[in-house]
Amino acid sequence: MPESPVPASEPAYIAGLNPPQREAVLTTEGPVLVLAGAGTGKTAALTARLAHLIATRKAWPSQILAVTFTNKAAREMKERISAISGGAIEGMPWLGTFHATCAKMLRSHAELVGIQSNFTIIDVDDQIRLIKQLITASNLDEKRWPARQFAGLVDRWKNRGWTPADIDAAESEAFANGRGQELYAAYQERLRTLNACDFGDLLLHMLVIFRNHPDVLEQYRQRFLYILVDEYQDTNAAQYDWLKLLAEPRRNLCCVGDDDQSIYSWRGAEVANILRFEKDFPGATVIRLEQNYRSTPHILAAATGLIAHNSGRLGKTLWTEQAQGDKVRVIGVWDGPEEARRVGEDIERLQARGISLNETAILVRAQFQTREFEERFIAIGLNYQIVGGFRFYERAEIRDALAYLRLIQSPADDLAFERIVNTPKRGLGDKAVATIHRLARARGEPLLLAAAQMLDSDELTPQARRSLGRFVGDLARWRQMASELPHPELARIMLDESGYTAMLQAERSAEAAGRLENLAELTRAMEEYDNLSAFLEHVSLVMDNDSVSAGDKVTIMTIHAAKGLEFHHVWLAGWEEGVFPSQRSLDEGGLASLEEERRLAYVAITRARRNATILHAANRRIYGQWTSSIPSRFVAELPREHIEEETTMTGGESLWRAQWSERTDPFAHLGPAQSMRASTRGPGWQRASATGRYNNQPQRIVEAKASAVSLGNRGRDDLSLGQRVFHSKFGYGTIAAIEGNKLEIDFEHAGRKRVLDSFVSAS
DNA sequence: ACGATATAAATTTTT
DNA sequence: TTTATATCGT
Repeated sequence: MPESPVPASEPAYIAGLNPPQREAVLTTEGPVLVLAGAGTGKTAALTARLAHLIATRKAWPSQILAVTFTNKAAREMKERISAISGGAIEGMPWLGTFHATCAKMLRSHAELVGIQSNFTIIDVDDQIRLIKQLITASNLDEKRWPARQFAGLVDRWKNRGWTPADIDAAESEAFANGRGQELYAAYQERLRTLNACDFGDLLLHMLVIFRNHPDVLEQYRQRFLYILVDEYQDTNAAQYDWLKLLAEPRRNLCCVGDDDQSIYSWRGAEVANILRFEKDFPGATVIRLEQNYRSTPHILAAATGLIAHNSGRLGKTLWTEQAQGDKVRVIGVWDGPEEARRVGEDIERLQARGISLNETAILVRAQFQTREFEERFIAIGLNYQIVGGFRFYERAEIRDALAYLRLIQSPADDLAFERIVNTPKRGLGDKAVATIHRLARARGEPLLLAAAQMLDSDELTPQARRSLGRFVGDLARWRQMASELPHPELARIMLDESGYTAMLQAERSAEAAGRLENLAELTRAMEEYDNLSAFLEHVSLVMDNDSVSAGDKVTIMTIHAAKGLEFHHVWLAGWEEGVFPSQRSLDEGGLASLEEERRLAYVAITRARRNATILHAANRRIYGQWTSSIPSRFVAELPREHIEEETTMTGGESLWRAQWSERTDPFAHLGPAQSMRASTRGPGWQRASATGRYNNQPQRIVEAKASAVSLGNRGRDDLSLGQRVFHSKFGYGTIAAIEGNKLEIDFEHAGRKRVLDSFVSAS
């Protein structure tokens, strides 16, 4: 291929890049590994590389395969490519997540693995239910051999690229006394009959096809002149094999990643893939992006010092041209509530200085830690958002609605049928469903078909038969409507006529109102898709949760969720042994897990642009039990010269007393010292007195009491959406959302806030 | 068939 | 503490 002449004036996509970034863009031929440290402009280099390949006519957009892990990353890259080329690049058909890419390929070759091209993609929930049935059918005790565990095992096998035939006796031993392989085979067979795939299958099936059908592989090898992989440190064995097959023999494979940011090994990611890249691809060019554009030197040094405790790294030296800035603060507090209070105060102080809450984030190791902050922020009326947790498409009501739609789309979808046959309740319980199952199995037919045929028999009680008849009739009718009505309209009619809406309305609870709201949102979302099947494909593959909610809000999330993001001010909470590093993780994976936890800590610190504050509490309530804890070893591993320690326990004791001793401690009248020794559940008192220095802060106690009391309250039934209410601090407003005992209220003067229901009164 | 009470378990989660 | 599941009683 002739070298394209370098134009006198550089193209725009190169202009802003530093030397290593340029190298990453211009080294187009052969294997390339780009080691991109946190905040080193990875995405900029990556998109520039794509733009370069296209602009220099080395490849058409359709000849480049670019894979990412998240939909978010894929979307971002698409947008940036489009921006960089001024819209000249109409989009790359093969830019997507591993799973979406494989799904697209698999639709063309499904028959090679025994399924049809209109296969359905099932999610974890369906997967578990299916496995549960298999376990019961195999006469195994479902308690001793939980479906969830087997699902995890199957996932691991698939992540390694193993089909049932690849499971040896030793692996098979991992479940049900050696019946692992047998069950795996049965599971795959069942999926095949259902014409379905789980997430792992998307990759595994394509891998199997590539292995067994050289002609198909060849077709893709010819097509893809260049391959680009983002977050390479997160690839699992199956993805690695898949890539390797596609990359040969041209080997124009560019992998971008950071071994220090590998935090998904428990999902099958193998850091080894990135560590041995040079061995796998001899003559590979390794490029290090080490100039950090995000953080101040102290933050960077703290993170670097910490990660240096890990072994088996490729090694990078991050540097920055930024001004020194503040040291990383390390604060020791008395307990969880005080931790939340400290952070709340910090944030309010910044807010008073005019700093946007959108530039602040609290990062935690595990989801349960978010609650402490949530409660505190509601109490003080600080706007926040919790990222992660429940995803929209994982909510029960959404999945129910989708099951209805799936059943319209493919009447043979047994999983969907099972899910909704008795939702809302139609008097078709276990017994009726079991009967349908029996007939279906005997005839080798889908459940819905068996159910329809059963109407003419007397297998069921007249009552059940009538009910089932109506259900089957409804489905047939909706099915007919599907060809005449727009699909969102169909969904609305189905929800209505099935009685689903009525069921929720009858519930009259705060959650039910939210569920109805969610369903409305779902039908709204459907309008963006041309047809039902396009929509269903979207929800099964692009289940992301990017509720880019507007407004000024503190973000609270897990470190995993924060990967790839950045904030000016970051608080890292719960740096205690057992919490972070997580005890569970240590128990399971030993040293390897400790190193992963440390990488997690590294990721956490490097999210901060200007300020990072690390907190650890001496006492924490975990699963309702008070546990005293010592600071995380990671705190000790931070280089001293870059941190600033502070270990006051201001107000801790008084807060503790306000929340516990007066309310729940039967020995409260004895005074805290004696009462704590008497009851075993309190925080270690001796330590508290050794630390000393308590100052009473009356208002704080009042506030703490108020929130503690209100938390015990159940949701109120005198409040409803749209109602006008009064709040002593924010004045009048209308209820915009109800979530348990938390309300979201549009205040007439204070804007939208989240408050506890006990703080408002109907007006 | 369904609702109520008891018991056990409890990270992280890109698709 | 909360949450999900299992069993029991109606």
